[in-house]
Amino acid sequence: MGGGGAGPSIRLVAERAGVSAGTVSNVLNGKASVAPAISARVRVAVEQLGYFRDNRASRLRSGDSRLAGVIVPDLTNPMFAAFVSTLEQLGRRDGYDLVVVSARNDPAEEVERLRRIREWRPAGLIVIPCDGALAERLPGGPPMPLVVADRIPDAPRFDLVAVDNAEAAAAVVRHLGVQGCEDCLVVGTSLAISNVRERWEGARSAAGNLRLDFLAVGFDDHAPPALEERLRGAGRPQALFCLDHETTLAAYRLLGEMGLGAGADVAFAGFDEMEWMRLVAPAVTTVRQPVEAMAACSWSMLRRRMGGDAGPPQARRLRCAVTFRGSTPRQTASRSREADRTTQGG
Amino acid sequence: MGGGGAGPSIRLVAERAGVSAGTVSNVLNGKASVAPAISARVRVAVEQLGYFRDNRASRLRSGDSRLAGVIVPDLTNPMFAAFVSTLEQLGRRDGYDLVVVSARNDPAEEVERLRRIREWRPAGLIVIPCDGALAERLPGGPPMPLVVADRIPDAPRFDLVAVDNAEAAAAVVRHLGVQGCEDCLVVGTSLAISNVRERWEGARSAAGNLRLDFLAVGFDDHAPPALEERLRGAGRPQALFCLDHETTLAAYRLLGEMGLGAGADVAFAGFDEMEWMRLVAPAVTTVRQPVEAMAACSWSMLRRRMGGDAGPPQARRLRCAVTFRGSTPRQTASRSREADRTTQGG
DNA sequence: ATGAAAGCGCTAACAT
DNA sequence: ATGTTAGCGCTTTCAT
Repeated sequence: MGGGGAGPSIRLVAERAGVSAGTVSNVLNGKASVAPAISARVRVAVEQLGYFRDNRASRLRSGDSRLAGVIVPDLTNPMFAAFVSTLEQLGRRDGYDLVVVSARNDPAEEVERLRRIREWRPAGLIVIPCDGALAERLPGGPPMPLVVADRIPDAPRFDLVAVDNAEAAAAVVRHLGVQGCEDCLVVGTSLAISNVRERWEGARSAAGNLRLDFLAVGFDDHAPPALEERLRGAGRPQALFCLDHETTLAAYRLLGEMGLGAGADVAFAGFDEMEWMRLVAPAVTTVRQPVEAMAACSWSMLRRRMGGDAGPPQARRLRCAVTFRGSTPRQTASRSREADRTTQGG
Repeated sequence: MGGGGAGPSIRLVAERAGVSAGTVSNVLNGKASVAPAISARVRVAVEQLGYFRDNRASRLRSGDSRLAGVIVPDLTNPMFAAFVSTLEQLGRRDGYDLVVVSARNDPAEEVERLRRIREWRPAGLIVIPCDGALAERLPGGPPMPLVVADRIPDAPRFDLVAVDNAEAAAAVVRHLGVQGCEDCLVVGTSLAISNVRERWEGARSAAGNLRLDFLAVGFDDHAPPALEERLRGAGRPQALFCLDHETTLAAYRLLGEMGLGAGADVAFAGFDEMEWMRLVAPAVTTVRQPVEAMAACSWSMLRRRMGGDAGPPQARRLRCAVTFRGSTPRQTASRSREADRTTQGG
């Protein structure tokens, strides 16, 4: 099973087939034409010896990297897992090996990972950064094709693929207004993350008569006391709008622990659609991000860069889908069970 | 940003520092003692030129792989994502780079991935196989350290880490019996997967007076008509027990679509604890697999093998935790809200 | 303690 | 169409 460090070398194959190493290489890579008889002999030798190429030598010598690095903040976030999974498929289709790593939400680890990946000499990089300070984390050296996805770095000098955060958040807030909400508490992990920032700004821009307030709750998967306090007693807002995956989950759990019904006692909406949001009753109003499309877009941008395109940085914004469900019911009168209504964010 | 395929070579650094390449290597790897003055000169040159090592050349020459491969059936399965994430942390701690790939539940792709990974000459492999036929998929060649996790291959000649599937399933079934259930439909994706097989056998062994029936539903995330039919009308079983993540999700969704209440109309239990199972009401009785422990155990076994241990294959079974919740209520009289009760499976 | 030289496995350039 | 030679960037051995 596999080559335990050793494995036969191409020279051994050549010897066995009675040809030169160069010819074996030509047979295996189809680079130059080889006589059918020789080709067959080589293949037999390869088979008999269980030969397989050593990519370290091959790529070193040829200078052709055919390797791309992918770094995400957290592999256990289903959104990022789907992103990676899609990229993997695309990379493979185009003959690229992918090195996938997670920074585990830790900027220090992000730096470390970036340094280590680089030592494999990837032809390009796709990064979902931990936060906006990516530029300071990139190791020095000659520039390399790089696409930043999902989160926007402070320095605007990278190719970028993201979603229309502001528009999607605005759509949710408008909906809350239409449903008769008067005030809404908006929560997110941290405004240091561009997504959260843009969503909060989008929400504010669409507030109208709706009173909005923001609370940062951090990355702990347990909601902080501050949030619990805001939801307790008479001052409780009519609506709760969560701006990211972690927050949505933590806040929903908190509601349950406090005995508050999403929809019944507080209107509830969140970002990042997940399976459970359709399983609970009432189902949860959410913004679905087009993760697969983000991955596809990132990959095609990176491919172009790896192909040598040196134009100015490009930015693409993809559209989210907002699905209104029972957790954001009309505040005044009839709380009739309506079918889901989906709209384009923006 | 990183080294765009090029990057300065160690010889350039040597030249700049006025020393030989070997000395630069010694400074960077701390292998031999170098005079402080020289060492400092080298570091300055490294800094100025933005030099970083080329792992392809380094590992090729030294013969030290320090690379481990990880292949899982599906990265979007949260269990496997957690597995990989833990491994990544452990690998890094021990100075290993990890190549992580997904087979996307496709045996053909599994073969492909195994072949490609091997060309990077990893020192070892951790595999969660698509199915039992792993032995046939491993590329030929000299044997390499290999740990199989979670799913048991038909051929029993590998190091193995798995959970106590039978005991955990038996605990659930016993609980259903105690709760007064008379018949239970057991569903799983496929008996071709060892976990499902072992769980089904564990369930049967603990059935007692409980009538059990098995239905395979495949990998589609939508439940098949056969299941819907079994749940419709008078012949509906009192309990539904799902043997894996995919099935649990699909079946729960189906119940909702059919207007059946888990717990109220059918007792419901599943495998693979997920966040939503505590968010729905009533909460879902589930078996929690110790994923992080599986990853840790896999890594330590692989490390030992990579360290040269050539003993006979070892098998480790880790214990699951079964949590009884409201979805499996007493069938006869009082359906009182009890607090969660957790037990050790086995 | 340092330099010089060899060579890991492979592919590319050139020669035949 | 095939063999020969050189060298990718690095580490290691052997001199010194």
